[in-house]
Amino acid sequence: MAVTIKDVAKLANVAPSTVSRVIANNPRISERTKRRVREAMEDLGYHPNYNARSLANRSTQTLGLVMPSSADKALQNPFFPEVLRGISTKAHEKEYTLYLSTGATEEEMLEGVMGMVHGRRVDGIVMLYSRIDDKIMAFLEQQNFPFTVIGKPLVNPDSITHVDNDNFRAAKDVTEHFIKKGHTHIAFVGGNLDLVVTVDRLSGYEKALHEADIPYEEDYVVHVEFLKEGGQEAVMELFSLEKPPTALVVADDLMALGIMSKLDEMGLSVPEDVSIISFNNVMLAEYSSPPLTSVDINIFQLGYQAVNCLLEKISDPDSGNKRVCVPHKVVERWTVQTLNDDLEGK
Amino acid sequence: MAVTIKDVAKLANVAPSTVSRVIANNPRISERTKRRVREAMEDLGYHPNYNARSLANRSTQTLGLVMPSSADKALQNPFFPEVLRGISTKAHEKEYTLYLSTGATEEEMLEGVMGMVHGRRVDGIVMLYSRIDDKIMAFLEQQNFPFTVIGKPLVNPDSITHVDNDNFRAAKDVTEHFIKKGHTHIAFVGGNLDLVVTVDRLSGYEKALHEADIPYEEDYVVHVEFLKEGGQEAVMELFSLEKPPTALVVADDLMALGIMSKLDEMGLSVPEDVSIISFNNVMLAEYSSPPLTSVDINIFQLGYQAVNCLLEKISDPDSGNKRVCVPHKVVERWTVQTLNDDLEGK
DNA sequence: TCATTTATTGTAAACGATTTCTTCCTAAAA
DNA sequence: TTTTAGGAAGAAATCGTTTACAATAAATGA
Repeated sequence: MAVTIKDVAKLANVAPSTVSRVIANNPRISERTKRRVREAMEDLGYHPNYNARSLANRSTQTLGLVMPSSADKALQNPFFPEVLRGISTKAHEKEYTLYLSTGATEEEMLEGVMGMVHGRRVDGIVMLYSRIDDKIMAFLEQQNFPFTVIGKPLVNPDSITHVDNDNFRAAKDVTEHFIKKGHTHIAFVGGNLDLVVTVDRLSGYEKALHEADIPYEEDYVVHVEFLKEGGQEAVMELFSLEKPPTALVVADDLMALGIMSKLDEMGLSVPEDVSIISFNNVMLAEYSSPPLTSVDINIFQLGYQAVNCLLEKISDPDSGNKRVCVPHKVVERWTVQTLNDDLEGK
Repeated sequence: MAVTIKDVAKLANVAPSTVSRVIANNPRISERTKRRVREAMEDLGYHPNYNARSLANRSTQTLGLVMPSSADKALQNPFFPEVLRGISTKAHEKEYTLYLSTGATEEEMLEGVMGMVHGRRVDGIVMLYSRIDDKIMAFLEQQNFPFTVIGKPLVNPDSITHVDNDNFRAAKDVTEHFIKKGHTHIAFVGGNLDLVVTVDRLSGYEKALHEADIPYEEDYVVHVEFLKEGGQEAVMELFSLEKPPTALVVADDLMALGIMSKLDEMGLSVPEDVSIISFNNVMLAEYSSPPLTSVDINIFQLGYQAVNCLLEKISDPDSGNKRVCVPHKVVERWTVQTLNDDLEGK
């Protein structure tokens, strides 16, 4: 079989425990012995067995990732690769590895997570989404297992460490941007309503309208899947209204792409006929035609910070719960039309 | 601490070994005892510890995934999410979980993989790419560790289980498609030349030209990064030629998008001025404007089959090496222009 | 010189399963 | 009645580490 610590010990003429200490670079071992042991390890091509280590240690140096239960769909959105990048970068910095949960339904996902937690397969978990009334989050909380959430937990957000954008603010900014440009018929195309991000953005949108004394129109708010097909449906609904909107706040770049392609089909052009600002600013936004004005929510940082918090939480489980807010920034491109002769107050 | 097999044993008044057998549903245990033990497990909320199990078993029920060393860049391409979906689906079917390697350079990646293998962290590995002269693949081969490759290994492909498209054929098809439409100035925009997929496609392209007696023009072949920026560079090079091409075989949808956006800037339109066929047929292809004619290489299947083969290999290490070929299909959209009055021979 | 540190290494018990032997019954065969 | 076979469960070794607790020898101090 593989070479073990005992083999090394034998060759170096020391006890196994000594070898273990050499690996940990324990200062209580003399330099001379260390050298001898290291040589033996080299000679035999020794590599520690992680399972044995984890077992003895009760720590795995791996982090679990929980995707939305419909990982298949989620993965089609460039958000996830990017957040994965952030996660992976930080994890690698600290020599943690990643463990991907799989499962098609929420039920299966939960089972998987219970496996991770009870089976001590991971030291902590990053939830890549925040959904209202989520069983997995409830489970983790109840188990008091270290975890962080990307997005804002709806219930008691103060008692759960999470990293998020100020989505309320962001949506408000965007809506105000439109208003400043003279738009008054502004629609909101949001994702699934049980994602917290959606409700946050919706409130921001409402607030901006309210402050500008623009009446809130039920018909101008539509919720669809976080995918491109969704965008298409949305367009159908909105542009069959008596008074279709001139501006769209869209929850996701991909959805915006879908919308634009549908708009194109209908003979409407962006931004002449309808202006669009979407969220996420994934690479596509830059290369669509016309390039999308989009809110950069710094997806990479979301992932990076989430791991950062999680590791803190793992090393000190009693540390308080944090809330990290990653700044956003709307990057202007070519999908917004000015309707008034806006003098740019500022 | 957590509840262990011993706790269960005590409560059920049996030996630990009996509990273990109940978990494995060993027929040598009577139904009555089984029931009793199961009840005890239920009562205590017992869950087996994976590390302990792995240690005793020498099997982990997890698969390692190796991304291209520049995972950050790779992840920006929709190819990976999609292949991940395929992998994740099959893995979940067979109750395997996934382990993601991290690392920025090839050196770091290799270290990570060595860790996985020597540390017995995974039962097998899926390589998500196939690069010429890849150290990681060499290592796995030399260690005789179960692994499968997505893409075709350049050296002794017969001795390495892999799943791939017939990229030669696909590129040839595409090029012939152009030729049939009357194009003779056909350029090839490929990815990094040390990816096997690139060389395969390039040969397909060459072959088609050759068979049609169209001279192969050095200047018409350009290699760039598998990303959008790459596409832009390519355009610059190609369209500053004396006789610019009228048709482009592009190795990747994302690159094609970049190319189109650049072309747009330069006042050239697709497909009127230049026709494009790209590879991968990711979702974007459908929603770009105009929608891209693209070769669907069935990315999901690539991942799914790769895991399939890997599991076979794991359960029977001496099973021969397989080559699975996933079929491709060009899906026609709106980026190809007919130049001749092609009577469509068929 | 003898007691007491101090520096270094060894012993053996965890960690939480699996698995190979045994052992103990009970019932059938002789 | 004795022997034997077989079914059911237990004992103990094992997987490869870590680590608490000695143990030893050299060094220090009085």
